[in-house]
Amino acid sequence: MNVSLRQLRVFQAVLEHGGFSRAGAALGLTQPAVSRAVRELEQALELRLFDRTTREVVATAAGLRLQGKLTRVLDELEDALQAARLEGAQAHGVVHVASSPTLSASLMPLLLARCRQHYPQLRLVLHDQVQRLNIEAVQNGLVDFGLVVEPDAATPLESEPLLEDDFWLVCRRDHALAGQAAAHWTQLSGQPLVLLDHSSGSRRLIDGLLEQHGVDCEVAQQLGHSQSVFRMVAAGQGVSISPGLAMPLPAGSDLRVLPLLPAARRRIVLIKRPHRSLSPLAQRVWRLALEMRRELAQAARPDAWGA
Amino acid sequence: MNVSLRQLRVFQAVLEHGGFSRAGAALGLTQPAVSRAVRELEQALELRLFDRTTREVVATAAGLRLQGKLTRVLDELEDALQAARLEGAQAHGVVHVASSPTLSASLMPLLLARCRQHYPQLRLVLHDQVQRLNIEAVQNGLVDFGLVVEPDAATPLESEPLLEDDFWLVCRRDHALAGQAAAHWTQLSGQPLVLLDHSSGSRRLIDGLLEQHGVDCEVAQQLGHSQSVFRMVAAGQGVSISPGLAMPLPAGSDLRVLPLLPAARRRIVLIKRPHRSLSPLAQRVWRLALEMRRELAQAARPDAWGA
DNA sequence: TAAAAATACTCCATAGGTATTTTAT
DNA sequence: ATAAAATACCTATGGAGTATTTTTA
Repeated sequence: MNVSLRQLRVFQAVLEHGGFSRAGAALGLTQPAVSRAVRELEQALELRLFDRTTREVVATAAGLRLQGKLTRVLDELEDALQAARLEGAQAHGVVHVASSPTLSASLMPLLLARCRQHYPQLRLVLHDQVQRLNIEAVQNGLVDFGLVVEPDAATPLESEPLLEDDFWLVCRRDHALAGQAAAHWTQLSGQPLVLLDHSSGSRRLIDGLLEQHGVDCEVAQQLGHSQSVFRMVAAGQGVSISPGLAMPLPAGSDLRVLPLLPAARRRIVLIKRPHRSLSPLAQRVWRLALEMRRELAQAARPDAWGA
Repeated sequence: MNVSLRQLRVFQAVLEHGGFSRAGAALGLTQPAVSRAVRELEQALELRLFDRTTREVVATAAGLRLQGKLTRVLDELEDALQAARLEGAQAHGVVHVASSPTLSASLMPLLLARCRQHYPQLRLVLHDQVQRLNIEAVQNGLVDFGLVVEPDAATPLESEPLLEDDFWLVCRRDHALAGQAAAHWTQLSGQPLVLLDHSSGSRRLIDGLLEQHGVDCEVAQQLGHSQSVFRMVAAGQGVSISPGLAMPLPAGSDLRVLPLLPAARRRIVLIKRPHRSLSPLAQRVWRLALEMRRELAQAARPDAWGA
């Protein structure tokens, strides 16, 4: 059964226009091309479809019967393909993005705003939850993609770096280190620390950095949210190490932020299921985020906005 | 929209078999061919249909949606084409044949019997009517084809000779000419004739022959049916000129049949609309009639069956 | 490391075009 | 005589094959 869509479309055009030359003109083909297509179709079906003289082309009974069924089916086929094609082009629908709390507060508002500008028809649903749940949501396909702290390399995910976010020292203005332009990691030894707990993706990195620099100190408090951490520091419970994106500090709190040396940072990445393509719509949002890289990086610079 | 059926079938096969190699095997294609077909389809739709690793091929959401619509539509298309194809091959249905009275009585029974043998599923409807109506029925497409005395060459019809049917002289056994082995046309001069009327296709020919041979005689009687003619001859109303196919003579009638010299004959032909194809079924009957030529010719030889 | 898809290339079949012939009105 | 389809022939594109490379579990 070697019938092609091309042949069927030619067949229809001949019926519609009542002639091979006219049908050809309508299709952008020459008369011999039409002639051949019809002949091939007739041979494939072992059935004469047209009775043709040089003056007129008349469909046979069989041709008319075929035409009846064909128009409907071919129209449906066109619709199905058109629907598929539009799916790739259309700009409305829903995209689900998982994002860690700090990022939901700092980066996502920027992305959402931009998204609204570019794709007003697109609804972006934010899944604001902790690192582990974000990763699971991505892996299970519950969300289109995630915006998280770079996970362990062993995690089966595909990730795309978005920006780097430095760690800063946060302390009270009356703290011993507050006067310095910058603080060295070793200077943290002996200082009571107030940190985010392990539900945060950064905590793992901070633990690693402290160990790496041989810092010997105790975690006096650990909390789920950065703002709580800052309050604790303001209340004199110790100093904190915080990524830039977790700022700004609570208004009116008497805290200082200083660079840590040597500089250390976490990577913020977009993640998605490995070897799974994003929906066309999700792709747009993903790309939009990447295009915003420079702009987003600004949000991670407390020194730039003078805190 | 340059999508081919081929590509869609490949797409379906990949979904069904869950792999390019397997799909290829099922379709009788190689893996690279499948790979290419899928890629082409994806490019045509500007849409990713499969997420593929070397270990597994998974349809994307868009792919699955397309699949849903496609299976139904493609099945319908196959059905439509299959129905068309079968139409050319199937052996049941109705064929309408117009036939002149003499032929309905002589040739058609033979054709009908043979038809029943070869195509028991086929119903052959006989339209037994006079020449003019037969021709009109064919021209108007009321019947598939006709079996008639060869009409005037100017008649817009396509005809195929089937057999030739000699004219014979029919007279009473006690008639002056009855003793001869054959009769010459000129010997008919002065004889009262009993002939078929002009509703018969042969009458025109007989008139022509009489004039051609300069026969000077009167038509004593003209009738619509051959059997009536023979009765008239038996009743002594005159002699008759009759084609072989109009025989046999009525049983028990004391008539003789002798050849006319020089031999004259009418041609029995199959006729159909010019430049119109026969339905596949009608074609079979038409061809069957042509295959029976020799056999049918026997029915036109009263000498052979010794009347 | 093995199994499967992607890629590179080569070849042939098919589709389309131009030029010409045939045919019906 | 004209208009349209059929035919012949040529070219270019595309589809399929083999061989090879890449990739992931």
